[in-house]
Amino acid sequence: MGLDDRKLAVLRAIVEDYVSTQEPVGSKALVERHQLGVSPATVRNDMAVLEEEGYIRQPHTSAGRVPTDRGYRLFVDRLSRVKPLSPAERRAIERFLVGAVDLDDVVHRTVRLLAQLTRQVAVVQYPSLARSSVRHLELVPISTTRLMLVMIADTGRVEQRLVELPGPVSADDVTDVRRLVNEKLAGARLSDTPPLVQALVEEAPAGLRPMMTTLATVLLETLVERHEERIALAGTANLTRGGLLDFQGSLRPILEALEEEVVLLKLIGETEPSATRVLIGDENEFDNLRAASVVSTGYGPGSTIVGGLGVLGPTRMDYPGNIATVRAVARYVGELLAQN
Amino acid sequence: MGLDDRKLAVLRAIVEDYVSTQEPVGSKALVERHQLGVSPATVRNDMAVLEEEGYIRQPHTSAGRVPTDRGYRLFVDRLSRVKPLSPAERRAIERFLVGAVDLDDVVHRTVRLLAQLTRQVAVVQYPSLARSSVRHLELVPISTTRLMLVMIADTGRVEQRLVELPGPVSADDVTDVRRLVNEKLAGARLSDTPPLVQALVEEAPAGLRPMMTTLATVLLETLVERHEERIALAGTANLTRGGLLDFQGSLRPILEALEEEVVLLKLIGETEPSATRVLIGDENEFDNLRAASVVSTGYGPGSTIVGGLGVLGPTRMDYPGNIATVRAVARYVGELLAQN
DNA sequence: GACTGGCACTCGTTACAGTCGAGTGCCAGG
DNA sequence: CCTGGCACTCGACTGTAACGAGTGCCAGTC
Repeated sequence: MGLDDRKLAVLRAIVEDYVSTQEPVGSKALVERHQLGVSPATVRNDMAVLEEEGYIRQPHTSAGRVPTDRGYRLFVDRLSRVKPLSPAERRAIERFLVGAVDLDDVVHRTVRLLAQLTRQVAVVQYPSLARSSVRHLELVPISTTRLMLVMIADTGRVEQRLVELPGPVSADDVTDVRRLVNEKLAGARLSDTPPLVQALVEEAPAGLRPMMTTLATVLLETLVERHEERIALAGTANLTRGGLLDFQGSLRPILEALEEEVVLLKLIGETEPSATRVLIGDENEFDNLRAASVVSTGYGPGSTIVGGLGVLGPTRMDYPGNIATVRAVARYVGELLAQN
Repeated sequence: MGLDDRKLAVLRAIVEDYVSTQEPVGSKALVERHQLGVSPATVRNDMAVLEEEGYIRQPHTSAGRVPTDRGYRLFVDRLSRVKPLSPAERRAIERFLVGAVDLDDVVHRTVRLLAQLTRQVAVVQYPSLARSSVRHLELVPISTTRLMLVMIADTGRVEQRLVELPGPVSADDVTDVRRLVNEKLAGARLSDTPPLVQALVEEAPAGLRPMMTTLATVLLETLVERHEERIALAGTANLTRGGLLDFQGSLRPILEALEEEVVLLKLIGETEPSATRVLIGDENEFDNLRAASVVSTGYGPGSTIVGGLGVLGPTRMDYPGNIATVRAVARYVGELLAQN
């Protein structure tokens, strides 16, 4: 592992040049564009070592070098500083997010903002229900045998679902059930609700039992089991920048992956290490995305994390810039959520 | 305009062959694959006329012919019968839509189904608020100065919005306002609400006036002015079929257009003529989509129309098949909605 | 021992020429 | 009006050659 400082500098130069020009970079061009203080021949020797170690490779014998996924990894971990945002970018973020009126609105604005700033595909997860608490449950009678169940979470998320009752119920019954349900569930974390819901059914007065049973089923189904997570996406048109050189010529697998919510959630949803996460090329678990990189982080009010957001693009992306932007946007969104 | 029957048959044959093979079709291949009863030379003469009239063209001098947008238009209008769906397709539709539990669920299933059946990009508009009526308005107190306003439309759509009140209100006040608002607005078409909301403010008891004023602002803003329309999209990966031959090599403009809700609404939202609408290539008003065609139709319970749905693909698409599928799906969705 | 200049070599790119063949337009004849 | 025949066009493909960016290696220098 004889990677002295100069070799690392060479790798950094290669990554930077390749990211900006999108062309394999040769030894001569390198010494011209960076002050390395040595001759091309020396650089070539260093390159040979870097290639042997698997950090760069040659697309074909007589071409320049290109970073490998491993090379990008080293670059991200040890050779790059997170770029501070320009004042213009900061202003853009504020201008974009101020005036959001709604959680939906916040999420949509955020995802478009991210796509625009990074010029990549942006993904934002709605605040996860699993990490939210129930603020209020509302039952709205639609007819005598139908209710609309509306759940409002502390994160601002609102989920609703139609409930088909086994038999007709009176307005008073609905009022009673509403009270019981809220007494039991308000304030509880969504992930803690199943036993509480169970208790509700058991403790319900006999007259309300059938209604409560149906309601319990729907509650568990909607809030815990079912899709539960939502995702917003923007900037897919950015995939076509870099004229088909990225993504080895086919957007197909990428577009397919982006249509799968499950995939996106796996990519940006795992927020245990609250730090920014970077997945480069084949570090990714999905074959469809082995030509892509993902920069993601968690966001939430204060220091808690309620969801993830990030960007996806070619492995040849501006990591320092994208990391900075993703972090900054996540912080702003967190502040915005904290205000509610 | 000497387009006798045989020339029309030739045009039809050209369209069909080109759609299925994706290659310019020559006179010899035509007579072999279709029983035209004449020789290639005759077909060539017909082709010359068709080209002169602008229905077909030659990509380059020594190649076969390809339909123009105008040719597709004639084909759609006069030369094609809507293909009846296969039993398998009918079953697929039913299987897919049965079990939908929610309006959201219906829309998502529908859009995926459409994308899958047609192998194109599918677009489904949520039931338009403008064409819906208010079923119920619910006010959920979040704190003493905050309400969650939830509107449930007869189409099943649910919209919510946080309302920041000018001052604290009591639970009784909320109950009163809820009653007043529902008395006035329940059953009204959304498009008729502005004067009613105005009246609400004027008729409100003095004590409730400030709260009602704020509420009125939010109501008008959310339900009438603001984004109001929602769209679901699926199948963008289908754009990559036909390996970049369609769309003259770049998906860029298409993907950009698909990100603009306004554009999509214009495409599938105008449902005045309740019949199926077909927009071919440059008939389309958006430059970005001049290489694409759109097949769309309205849907709704019974004979009313509450929204639009459709598919978008290359001009070289299977029009009869897509028209049939779009219509069938719209009908099934309409039936589904009618059940609520 | 590390760096450098020089040099032979590799191999993709480009240009050019030649062939092939699908497809056409036109014309004379049935 | 249709048909067979024929000359023509022109893109697609193939093969060859020249070019040049970039490399690896080696001998020489500090």
